[in-house]
Amino acid sequence: MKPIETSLLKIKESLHDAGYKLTSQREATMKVLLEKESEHMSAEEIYLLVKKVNPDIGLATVYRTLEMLTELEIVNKVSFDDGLARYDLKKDGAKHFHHHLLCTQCGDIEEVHEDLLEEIEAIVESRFQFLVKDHRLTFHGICKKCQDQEKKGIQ
Amino acid sequence: MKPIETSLLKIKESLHDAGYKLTSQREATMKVLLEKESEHMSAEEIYLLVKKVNPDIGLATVYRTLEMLTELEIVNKVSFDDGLARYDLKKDGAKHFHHHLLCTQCGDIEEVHEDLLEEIEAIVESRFQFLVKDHRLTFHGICKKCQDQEKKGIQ
DNA sequence: TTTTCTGCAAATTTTTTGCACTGAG
DNA sequence: CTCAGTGCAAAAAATTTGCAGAAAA
Repeated sequence: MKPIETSLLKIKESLHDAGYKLTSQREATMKVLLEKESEHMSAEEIYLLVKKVNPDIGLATVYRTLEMLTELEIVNKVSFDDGLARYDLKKDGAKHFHHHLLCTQCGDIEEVHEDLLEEIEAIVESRFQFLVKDHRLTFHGICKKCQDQEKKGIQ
Repeated sequence: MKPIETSLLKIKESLHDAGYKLTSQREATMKVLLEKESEHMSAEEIYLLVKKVNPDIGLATVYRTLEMLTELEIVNKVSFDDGLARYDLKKDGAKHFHHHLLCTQCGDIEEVHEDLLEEIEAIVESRFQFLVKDHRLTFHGICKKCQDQEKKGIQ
């Protein structure tokens, strides 16, 4: 079975376990999220893609589906300080949310799947008595591509 | 001289150096930000506080001032995924932005001023060829106070 | 005196909500 | 059948913009 199919089945099971009904709109939205993993789409962008498969879906339904998936911790809601929410699928089996590299020049976002924060979490837990459940880490900077282009420009 | 006064003078100097005019509205906004350091206020909240001192100020001016201060890297715009921007003063002399502990139970936000990320930044720079300029790190979890309250509830 | 800045109101953008109808279980 | 879920349009919330007048430099 294709990996997307497997993930979709798991997600459907979570919906069912939580007492949610499986509608065609929800299934179409989940498929789009699985197919466009790592795209950091806004609700509007997701809506436009789902509309191609299911033209009658309303934007409000997409918002409601994303809210539900966030509650079930299947997706993570993130904001890169540009004034709108983006939705990012939690990778299968990942204990925590992954990190992001945001290029402040071209706007591109790369993902970092190594955890890397375990040591820091331990420090925070002991020093602040704060029980860590998840994290959001984004580095702002210049990506490889933009660095190379800058070099070209100088020469 | 009081530390706030010193910081205010430095900020005024930055404005001047960047060619911005010093208006009473901007000064009042900067003072509020300095007095309520560590409050993670939204534009609306800042506006209401500035209004107490300068009742004629408009919300748009506060937005414009915050945008300017963000551009000058005097404040950092952050979002805690609750759908509105918050503004956080960059601490004097801090090389990078500080971190946050967001309690998902009571909504309280604590600040962490240790950098802690230098090692991880080095990894990211070498492994992804990404030139790190700044970062945003927020831990989601349960604060000390809420943990204690839960314990009480169980007993 | 020259520009930038401001307040106000209107416009935009993003997200949420009410409600009658539909469809999954 | 029954109640959760949906589409639509309207409302709400957050932010931006246009413009004429005000005030720094």
